[in-house]
Amino acid sequence: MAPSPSSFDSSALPDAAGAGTPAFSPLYQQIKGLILQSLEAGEWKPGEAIPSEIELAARFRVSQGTVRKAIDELAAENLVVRRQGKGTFVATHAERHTRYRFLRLVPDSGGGGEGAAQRNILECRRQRASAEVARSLQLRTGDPVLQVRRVLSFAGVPTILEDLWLPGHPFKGLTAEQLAAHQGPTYALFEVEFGVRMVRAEEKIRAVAADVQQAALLGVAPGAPLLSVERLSYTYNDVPMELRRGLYRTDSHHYRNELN
Amino acid sequence: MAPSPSSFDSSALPDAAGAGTPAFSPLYQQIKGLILQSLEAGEWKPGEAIPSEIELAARFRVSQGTVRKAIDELAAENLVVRRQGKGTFVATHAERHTRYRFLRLVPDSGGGGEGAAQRNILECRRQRASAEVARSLQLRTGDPVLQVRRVLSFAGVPTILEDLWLPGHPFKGLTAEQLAAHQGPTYALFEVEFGVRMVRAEEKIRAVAADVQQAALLGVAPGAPLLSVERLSYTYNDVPMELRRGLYRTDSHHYRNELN
DNA sequence: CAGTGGTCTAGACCACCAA
DNA sequence: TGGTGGTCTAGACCACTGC
Repeated sequence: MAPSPSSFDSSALPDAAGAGTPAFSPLYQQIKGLILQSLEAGEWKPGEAIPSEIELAARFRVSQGTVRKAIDELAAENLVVRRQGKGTFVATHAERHTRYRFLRLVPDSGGGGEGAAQRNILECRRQRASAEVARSLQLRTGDPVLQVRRVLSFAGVPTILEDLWLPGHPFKGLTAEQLAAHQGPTYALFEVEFGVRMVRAEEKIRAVAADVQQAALLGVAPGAPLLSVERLSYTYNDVPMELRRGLYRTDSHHYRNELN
Repeated sequence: MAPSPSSFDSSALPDAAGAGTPAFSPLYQQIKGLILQSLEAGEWKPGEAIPSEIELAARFRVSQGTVRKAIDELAAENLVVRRQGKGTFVATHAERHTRYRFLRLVPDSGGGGEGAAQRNILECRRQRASAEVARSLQLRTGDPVLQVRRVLSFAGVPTILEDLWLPGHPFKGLTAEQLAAHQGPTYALFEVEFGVRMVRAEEKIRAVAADVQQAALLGVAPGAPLLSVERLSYTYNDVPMELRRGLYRTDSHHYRNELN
């Protein structure tokens, strides 16, 4: 490519903030960043194929191997899916073999994912962010947010009661009807209708006792132990886009986790 | 290496069982398997360095890149740790920056891992495996197992009550004194004293109500909600080596999980 | 300075898929 | 058959560590 084989260009723009980081950034990381930008900008939609490794290598003037390593990392982070012989595709929460990507609750009796859950939307209203919600979603207290409350049932048994808080801006126009009507994961709806792709999440899990209202909605006795799952979901660039508080019945399901 | 550059040898022994799998196994996977065998056989102890990539490449008669890819996967599975400029080291539960590798319980007030937990061993006795324990540990009902019951306290507050079941064979001779005296993670003790390295684990999490005995041991009211964490830990080759049932207080701690 | 892991390239070939 | 991702090699050079 260039006169001397190993004089690759690190004159790109790796540092936005003016902190004089003498950071050394490998080429493939820079390429990864560029692909990430295209992903964010929506150059390729979820489910679509991105350009082939050879094309990207030509575009960025690097070798295929370097593009490959960049894509390897994106694939490891589940932002992209490789399919041998076909191409590399933008990851999506829809059409994914493993039904609900972020839901770790599984029935005790082996299986994997019983059919889709029945959704029962109890509330969907505009309101102002409390201090706590604002902090989680990196908003200001009082900023507009959407709150959704719903119950998910499996095989007719109400199993999950959850509240969702969504920032008002990207989710303007979300209605209870939409939430009730669509098929598949709610995160797939977010992708299609609002262009918001959830990429990773953090959960804080506790055991709590059901209060009277919660007990009634989930069909358990007041004081019954429930799993409290607080989830913060992020889009690209670690921007939080959803706060979710779920209460899970764990009498015939359990939360499954793998440790490495 | 050989006359024609791409005629690499797939005449190794990838299939033990006589099932005629026409599986195609990449060279680097075979190399990974060979390194894994040395790891299991104890050719290099936990914390020690394994041979350099160049040495391994020479030993197996493949290129450095192929060894590299094999080690990449081992590193991704936390079996091995790379340290630039120094070498590649066998992973260990001791001397690990992140204190307890498998414990996801963290204090609510940020921090990370408060000082080491105080251990209080309540029981440590030989007994015969129940049907359920036997099934989990892939033993026969009635086979000898060790059962340990203990309470872990953080800053003086009893927080975790757990029962451990260990197969009698590799853990012969384990005593309450050992468990009480040693420093650092219990899994580090297992590595040093019994040569058993836990490599991964699966957890099933539920919310339960404390019974009278559990409540007394943890200093909570009977019926208080507790997190029930059932963990099955595996050594190499997916061999289960420990069943653990923990009850976690989550009034000032929570179970932290990351989803990708 | 030598040794180790880490990056980058260029080119060959294989496995898989669809037309 | 041609295109795509996947594997393998050989060689050059860089970054980090410790003597």
